[in-house]
Amino acid sequence: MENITKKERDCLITIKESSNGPFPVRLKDLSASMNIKPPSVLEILTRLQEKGLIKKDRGMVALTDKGEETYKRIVMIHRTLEVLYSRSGIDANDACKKIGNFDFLVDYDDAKKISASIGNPKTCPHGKKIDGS
Amino acid sequence: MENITKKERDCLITIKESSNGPFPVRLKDLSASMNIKPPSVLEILTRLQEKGLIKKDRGMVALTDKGEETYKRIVMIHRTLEVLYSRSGIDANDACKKIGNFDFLVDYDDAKKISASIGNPKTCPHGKKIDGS
DNA sequence: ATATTATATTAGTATCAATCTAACTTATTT
DNA sequence: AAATAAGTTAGATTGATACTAATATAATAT
Repeated sequence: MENITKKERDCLITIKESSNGPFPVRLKDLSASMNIKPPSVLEILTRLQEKGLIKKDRGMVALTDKGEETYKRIVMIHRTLEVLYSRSGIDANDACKKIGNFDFLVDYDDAKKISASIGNPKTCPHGKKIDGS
Repeated sequence: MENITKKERDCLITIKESSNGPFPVRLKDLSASMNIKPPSVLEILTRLQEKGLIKKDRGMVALTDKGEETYKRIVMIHRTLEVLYSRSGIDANDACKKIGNFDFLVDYDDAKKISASIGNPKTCPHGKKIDGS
């Protein structure tokens, strides 16, 4: 697993989260969602592509298998930490924001062990599924 | 609390940990400990100084009060997470290395809440004190 | 106190990440 | 085909991290 940066992480997640449903994600959508200008998005996309995490097809951006896997892992880590935070009395929305600053730096296997030690929670505090694959 | 980078974090910790006892830390010591050349250390030191975390006196480097506070917080966060990792079955030395990659991004108050939720552990897996001030 | 040696600093360069504007190209849609 | 929208290239900037080579400043030994 290659290292990614915070912005690459955000971009990966935005791509995935924007492509629920039949609408393909385009550069300008990412630009709008991420609040950065198209050339800046393109720059991030280029690095993501070099890392084999996304692919482009006539302006449409999608995750590769590897990108999907990376996405899934980040989300699993993120939600597991959300549970941990939440159970410690930290507000779920606060937790979400803060955890996003470092979830991509946390080791997946470590997150799995932490998850196991807190009883393999099935959902995050917002009720979203935690995939324990 | 200002944001710091990983290298600034490492430098801060190296300064503190090298200045146990009567020997002041010098640029060349940091250069040796951190495995980076003196001008590169100086660069990091300059930023730390701009952030008010260190001060220099004829080649001697020391933490300011603010730097001490930042150091203490990072260490508290670090050790609390080490306990968490350790209790999840992760090897203490592995944990230490990995946690160092993101401990400086974790909110101190959140760490305090997490600490409380796991019983305010008094020591890290290596036996070092966790300061709960 | 001077010469030597060690240390610190400056100057200049490089890379990577993140960002922008302006210009240009390629699609899409009238 | 003309107009509009979207994507891309080019060029610049900033911040962080590094380096080498040169210079300046201390510290030490003679």
